[in-house]
Amino acid sequence: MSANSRLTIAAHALTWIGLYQRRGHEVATSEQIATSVNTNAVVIRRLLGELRKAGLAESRRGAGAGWMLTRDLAAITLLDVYQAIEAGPVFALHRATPDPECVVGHGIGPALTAVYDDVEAALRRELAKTTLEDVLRDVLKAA
Amino acid sequence: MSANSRLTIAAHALTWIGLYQRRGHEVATSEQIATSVNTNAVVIRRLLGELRKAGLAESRRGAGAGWMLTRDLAAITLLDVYQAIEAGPVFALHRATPDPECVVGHGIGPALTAVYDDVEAALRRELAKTTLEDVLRDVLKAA
DNA sequence: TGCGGTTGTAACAGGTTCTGTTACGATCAA
DNA sequence: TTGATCGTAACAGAACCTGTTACAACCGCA
Repeated sequence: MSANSRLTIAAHALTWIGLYQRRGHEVATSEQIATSVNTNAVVIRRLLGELRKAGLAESRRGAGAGWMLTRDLAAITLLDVYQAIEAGPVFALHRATPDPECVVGHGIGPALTAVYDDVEAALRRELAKTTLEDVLRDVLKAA
Repeated sequence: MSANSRLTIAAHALTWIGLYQRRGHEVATSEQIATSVNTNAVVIRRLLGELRKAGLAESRRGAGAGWMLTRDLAAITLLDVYQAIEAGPVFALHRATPDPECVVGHGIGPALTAVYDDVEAALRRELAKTTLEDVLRDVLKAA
């Protein structure tokens, strides 16, 4: 399975904004966040754009512009972030339709779909257990 | 997340072999399996090769060659298959190391790793619940 | 002993996704 | 008006999966 780091970057960015705001700043720029994440600012803006669509962040343009959270870190779970970045399913069915004349080819799709749905549900339940507040607490504890 | 269909194809192949053997045949060829899966026989051989390494299948060469299961469908869980195909982690950390001078950049990796490990564990628990016998039962029920 | 069917594996092309980068218009406080 | 920043398009490169061709290795059987 090809693992991407979108959830990691998104969680990192939101946590960074949260901590920055907690220290008295109003907005965080994509450039600042990109420095912490060690990537390009456009990558951050693209990702935060998706998080904004999901209602987790908002942005200001113009001078003194930047990014803010729409709610406290304690009110954002990793599941919220996961759903915001619209990650595709963990497992996919066949790329090409299997032989419908074959019993197995005909029935395997629905059979596996049921299992995959349960797996996704378990994954979501697990992600929902952790808030960004929890993440930040771990981060500060490690420092 | 980019979803691949390796688990689907592997489960399909093993289930097909299992049913074929249950119907009295000794070995199944990659060509037959590929027809049911609707793909190229080499794709099947490659995947079954990994399953053989994991001890789930074995093959014969020469004339009258083909593939067999090493144990009953009821003794193979989807977790066994998942581990056999050596799927990478569902979530990855940063591609480039985040800024170690930043509190968040420094501590976010370990914090998220702990969560990701729990997620993987939940995924494995879920996959372990289903055997290929269960899958075959569903398949035959749908027919 | 030779034939024919099958596996084992390398090699390559094409598709998809993610990531990084550059570029530039849009926006807005000062 | 200026300057900082967002918003977004466009493109290149990496990584992975899939499909395909090609061919050597293997071995039961005539």
